[in-house]
Amino acid sequence: MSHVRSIRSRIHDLIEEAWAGATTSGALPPIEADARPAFEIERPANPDHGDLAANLALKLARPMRRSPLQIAEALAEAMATVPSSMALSEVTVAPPGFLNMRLSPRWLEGLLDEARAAGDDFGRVAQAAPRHFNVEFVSANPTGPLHVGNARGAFVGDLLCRVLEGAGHEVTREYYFNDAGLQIRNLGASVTARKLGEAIPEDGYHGAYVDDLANELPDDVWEAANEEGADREAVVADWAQERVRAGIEASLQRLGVHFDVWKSESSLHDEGWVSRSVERLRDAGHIYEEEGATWFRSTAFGDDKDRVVYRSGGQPTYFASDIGYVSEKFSRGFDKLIYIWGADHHGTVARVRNAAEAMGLPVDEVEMLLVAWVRFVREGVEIAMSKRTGEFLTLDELLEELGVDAARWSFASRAASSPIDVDLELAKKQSAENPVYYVQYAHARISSILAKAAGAGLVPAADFTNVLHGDDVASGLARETLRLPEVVEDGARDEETHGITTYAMELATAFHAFYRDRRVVDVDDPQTSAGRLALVGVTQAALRNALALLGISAPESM
RNA sequence: GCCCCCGUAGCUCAGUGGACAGAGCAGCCGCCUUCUAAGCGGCCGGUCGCAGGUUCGAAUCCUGCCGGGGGCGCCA
Repeated sequence: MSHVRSIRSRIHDLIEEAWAGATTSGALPPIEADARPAFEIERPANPDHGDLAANLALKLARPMRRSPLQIAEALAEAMATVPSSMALSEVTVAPPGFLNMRLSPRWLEGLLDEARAAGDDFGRVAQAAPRHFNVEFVSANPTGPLHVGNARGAFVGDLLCRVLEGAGHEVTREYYFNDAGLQIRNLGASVTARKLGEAIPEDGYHGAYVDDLANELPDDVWEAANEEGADREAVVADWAQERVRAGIEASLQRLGVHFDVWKSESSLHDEGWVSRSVERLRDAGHIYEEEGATWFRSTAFGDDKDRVVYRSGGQPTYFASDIGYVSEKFSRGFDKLIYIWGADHHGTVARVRNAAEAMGLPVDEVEMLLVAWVRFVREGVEIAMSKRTGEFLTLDELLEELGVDAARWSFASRAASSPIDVDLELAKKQSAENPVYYVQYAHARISSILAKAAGAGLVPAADFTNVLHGDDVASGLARETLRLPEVVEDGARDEETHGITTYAMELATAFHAFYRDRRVVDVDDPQTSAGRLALVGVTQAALRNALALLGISAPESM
């Protein structure tokens, strides 16, 4: 696999080198290692400030007790002397102490060569220390089909996994489902009642899918359920639960989301993870008995109150399973666990992390990412989301209305922590105007150009020498195209994906501008055509790879 | 009452320590005999919830307040 390092990290190295050089030569005073500030390299909004700007001099002003402008001058001078300085065509100092840089077209041409050679791997980032992540998401109980409320977690989780993989990490996608609790039993009771033509119990499930399950219940299961001594509702529940789970898996498949591991709560009990983990807590002195129940002293780790692990009847709580689960996950060798939960679970974050800490597990590697609520509204009226009343919009229905690409885009382009409102009538109307098509269109347009060129016997240049030389428009497109690795780095660092949608939009805009200003296919000028064909080829790969990170298709024609 | 999240343009959302605050949609005005007009150009639009503070620099960090949502079970 061949990666292309981000421009930002290369320039960062260049400036570090210049800093070291300026220190050695005495142009800048040495500072203590622990006073060394971190500094940023950014893309200035104002083009007059160059292609890149660094704020190192501003950061050094305090520890060096010198004016930032002086420091910036010294750094700029030192930058001219380091071997990699050929990357920059210009370095200027701007108040209050920014280093503004322009990238040399020649250097960018070399990067384009690398990017083309990387192909589908362009945009993937080499990871010095790759980690193995366990990302657990959706994890809805198999008591009914997935509804739109589950959609955001499914997309956010999958998108996060794709970005982590793009940044060089290994990821296991995991779905945890409760097959041991009261809710499953209620599902069994509901289906049984329907099968018998009786009224569904008050706390049962009422959706139309319950009728479907009753109708589909195989005769042999029903017979087994009715055998002497059999727990009829439990037998029906076992069958129904698996049936619903398989339906959930199929729905997720339609979203382009697949899971590596389906983990059941009962397996944690069967394999002894729950009891062993509670014993581990007890050995560490964090378990006590009171009022007949068994408690975890969560308050010792800053929680509001202690938490029950075994009820006074002896049954384990859901929290007990969480404790067993976190140990079980680490036993599989993951470096980091990410739980993607709905915002309504924030109250359980502390207790699970506290239990991990109490068991001596690396609590800093246990992260809960809370996904904000989505309110679905139709014509101004909120759609109730209750599995119990059976009034909900399913995930499949949402996809029917929106389409996978548009749905993925709409969730990818917003921070997971932001609560959002989706008016379905509006969403349907806007799906035709969705920015996702703008990006796909740029990709398809390039396909069309490449096909046209091939038909005219034009071939892309073998290398990028002089392709950008003297052409600001081409250089602009190249800079934008070569920004992808940076965007992936940011996404993995922030565990967010909306940077990628923003980038995809900006790259599409840059391409459309190039299309307007530069003719690619020109049989009268095969040399120029060859260069531009090579350039838009890399741009197309960047678009395709960015869309792939989002799980969105890159059509050849529209 | 305590805890968490959110408050940026008419709408939906980016920007979370850097240089005059951005995009999409909506609205208005232009551009197809030329590689896909699902495109391009232009205009309109914001006391970044409010008030203090920290900083060379604050939409961004801190404190308080206002508004919206969520959570505080021997449910899951």
